[in-house]
Amino acid sequence: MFYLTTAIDYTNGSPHIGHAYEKVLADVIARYHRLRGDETFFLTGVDQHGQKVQQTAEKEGVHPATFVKRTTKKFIKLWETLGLEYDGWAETTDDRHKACVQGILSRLEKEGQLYKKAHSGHYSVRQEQFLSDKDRDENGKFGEEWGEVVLIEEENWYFKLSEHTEWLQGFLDSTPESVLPAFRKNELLKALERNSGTDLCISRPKERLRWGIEFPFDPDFVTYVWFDALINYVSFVGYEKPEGSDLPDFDSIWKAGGRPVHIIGKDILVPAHGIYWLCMLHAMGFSDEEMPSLLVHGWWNIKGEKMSKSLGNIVDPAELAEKFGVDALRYYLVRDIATGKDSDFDLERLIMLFNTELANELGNLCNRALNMSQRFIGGIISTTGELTEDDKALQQSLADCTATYHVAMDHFDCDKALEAVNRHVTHCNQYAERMKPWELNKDTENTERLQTVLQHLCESVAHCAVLLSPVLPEASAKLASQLKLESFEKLTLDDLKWGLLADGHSIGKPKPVFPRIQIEEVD
RNA sequence: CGCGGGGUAGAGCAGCUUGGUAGCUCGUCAGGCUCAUAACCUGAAGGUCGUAGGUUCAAAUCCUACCCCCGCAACCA
Repeated sequence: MFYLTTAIDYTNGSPHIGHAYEKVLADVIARYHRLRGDETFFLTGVDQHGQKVQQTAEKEGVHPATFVKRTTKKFIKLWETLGLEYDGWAETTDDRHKACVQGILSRLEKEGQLYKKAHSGHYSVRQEQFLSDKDRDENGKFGEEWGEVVLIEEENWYFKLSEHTEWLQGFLDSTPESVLPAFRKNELLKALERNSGTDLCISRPKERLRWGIEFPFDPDFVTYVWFDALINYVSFVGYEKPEGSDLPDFDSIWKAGGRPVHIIGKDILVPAHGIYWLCMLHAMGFSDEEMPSLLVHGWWNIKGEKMSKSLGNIVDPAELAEKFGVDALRYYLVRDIATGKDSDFDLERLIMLFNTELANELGNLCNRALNMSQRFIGGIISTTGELTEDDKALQQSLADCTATYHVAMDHFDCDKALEAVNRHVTHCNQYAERMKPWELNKDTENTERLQTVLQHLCESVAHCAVLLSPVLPEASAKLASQLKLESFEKLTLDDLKWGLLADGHSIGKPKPVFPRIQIEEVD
């Protein structure tokens, strides 16, 4: 079982392009694994507890529960729009999750992993948080932005994080795939060196924060939001579930097969996932082999104001999807960023990449191939002709493309995988240009040659449709449907051998799958 | 001397691990084709690879120093 999760989004506001990116990336990877024939479980969801939610809800004069229900809906609706296909949905206010968190707390407490301690420090009443020395200004004072600052002492529960950091260091050092890309692991290791020896405060007194999961053995406290949220990765796949629970079987999802993959943003690697979560799992008794792999993605930076004049400066993914189509958005989000790195979000590039790579090159290839097949050879595929060097070169190009795609996707490099597909599409267009089927059609002596050329083009499109299906599920299905590739839904990567369209196969009529995006000229 | 990322044609990026004619996309210019979504194909112009040193027969790629831009620095999700 391939188990894939995303960070769960904090329901404090509306989803933006960064949320959409992470989920689309995850969906693409999940669909790729299904295409590989792997049994796949894809979990995503929302993080609903914590101080920020409580504060925002109070500001709006509603109960936190009402507030998070409202924001959660926005996320669910967006995922539906973007065509996400997830197998599990995590909401941290779910009773099944709460029970799991409480069960883990109780067990860790029994095993001596937790302790209670008083802490005194400077506390900002307005910001509702403790301040440290780095919050002081150059005069050593706490600035205006903190409002009234008082010295208070309070008791809290702590998790013995420091007892696990040595193990963590060793695990990271010896496991290349523990954190990807490699430079992120480097960053994590440096952070670990600096900060070992500190334990993690995992409770909040109820006078300060009510919106959280109550401590099972100390009802004056609720659980710190990170300790609560991180557990979603195990709670929603049935970790220590009670009898009769409708959650899935934990062992078959987490432990059978390779490491689970957690997709997260670079902002929550240190310390939350890279330190807290891995140490929590270790404390819970997970072995090194059972540790997840953290895939850390970068951020989309939003371009400056110039864009807003001509194109409206839209960063709401729902609006983008409506305006330019889900295909264009999904394609752009995994095509124009190297996984792990940052990129600039640029609408002109979104439009350009859709128009050139999908509409002009692939869409047009499909259209011209099907159209000629219909008009010149009655839409019937024939595979019996003799092969020339050009035909063999095209078949080789496709084989190379598939191999490159495979390796790239296994390394989560969607951009490189798509580039590989594009290279083959270009090869096909060049091939068409050199073989000139429209010339061959002028003389019936050339019929067999014509059939072979068109077969090579149609066959190529069929393969491309399958390869692109993780990124563009709907468009790929349309391509397959025009080719009358009935087995499309069931195909796996291993089935991608020459001959998807058998001799005598009858293809359908062409209809543009990627209509060009017209750029509106706005003053 | 906190940590990390980056500085490569007009724009956006790849290449750097494993040194060896500097590559891709868009844009520009000039041709070709007509099956196709004003799509496709061919060719051309355009780069002191941040700066300065060093290693080497050879450096965008390795080493050293420096300059500039961006993010992060734990109880805040």
